[in-house]
Amino acid sequence: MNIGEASKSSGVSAKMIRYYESIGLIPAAGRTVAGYRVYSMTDVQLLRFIRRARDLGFSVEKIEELLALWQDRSRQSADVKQIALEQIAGLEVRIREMQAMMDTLRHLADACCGDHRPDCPILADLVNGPDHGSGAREEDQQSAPRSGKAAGLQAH
Amino acid sequence: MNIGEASKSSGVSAKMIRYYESIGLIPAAGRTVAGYRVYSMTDVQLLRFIRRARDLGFSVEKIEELLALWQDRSRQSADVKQIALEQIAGLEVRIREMQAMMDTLRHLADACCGDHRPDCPILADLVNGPDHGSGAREEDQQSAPRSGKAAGLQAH
DNA sequence: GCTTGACCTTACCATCATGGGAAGCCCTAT
DNA sequence: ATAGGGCTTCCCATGATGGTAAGGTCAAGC
Repeated sequence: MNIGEASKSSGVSAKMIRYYESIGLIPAAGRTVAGYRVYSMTDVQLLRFIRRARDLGFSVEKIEELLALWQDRSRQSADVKQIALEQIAGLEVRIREMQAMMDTLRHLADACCGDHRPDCPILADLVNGPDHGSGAREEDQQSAPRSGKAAGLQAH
Repeated sequence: MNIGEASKSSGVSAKMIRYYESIGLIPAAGRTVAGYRVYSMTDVQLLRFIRRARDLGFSVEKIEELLALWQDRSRQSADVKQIALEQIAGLEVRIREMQAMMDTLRHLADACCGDHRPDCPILADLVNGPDHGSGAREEDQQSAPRSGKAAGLQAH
């Protein structure tokens, strides 16, 4: 199997397959005399594993751990479960951060009449800070993590 | 005010202030004869605006739009509101994606007894795919976005 | 046999916002 | 004068991914 076919049947782009090889996440593929990478169904299975783990939000680093456990016959399922629980916890944190942003934005958007006039509580909040808001919107927020560094949250 | 002071009173790191200047998000600061950047309270206000917008998850690109509106006296609040609503929509999408991951992970973790034995439904799912799962966990998921490319979701 | 087009190879660059560090200049206090 | 801290610019790294360019390879059709 060439890399293109392996890509199609694993759902991992050829680019990423080469990348995973370069960082040592997967073993270096065999080569034809012409230098083409060659893949077996076993390799495709490995790639699918990685693909699914990525779909669950695991970082490549965590996937390395998962792969090591997968290939370790004497693994303890508790170790796998712990990685999963950590992943859940990380997702929870980021969801909560984004939820807090969304709540704030919703309050602001609700307070903005959104017409032709220039007056806008959204801009007012950005200029003066949340503590000078239009009155509401501080009682119903318990402890939004506005301090310290905000988590990076741009889509990319 | 030197950059250090401006940084402290705005909450934006000196590094980022220079970066924002380099990409044209903020105007180039004045300089002392020695080449030190000089900031006024007006500049600090601008930096605080940016800082708060970042805390709400806005990308630098969106902040550029917000700043343009802020400085446009004939702006329409509807334009600001639209940007906020887009931001909310984007956050919603990403939250839903992460929520779907979390739900799947929770199902898997619940099914994993997490003891010393190697048998693990989490690994089994990663190997065989969700369609060969241990029975449950497909009826109560309507249409998790497993197809196409997963959104990048690693913390950084 | 030769051409064409699809596929593969490596190598480099870009993303996005941020931090780290080095080399060197400047200012202030002792 | 010297020490220490702040400032400057420049380069590099992150994480996972895509894009592109220059060149080699393979298979099918003429």
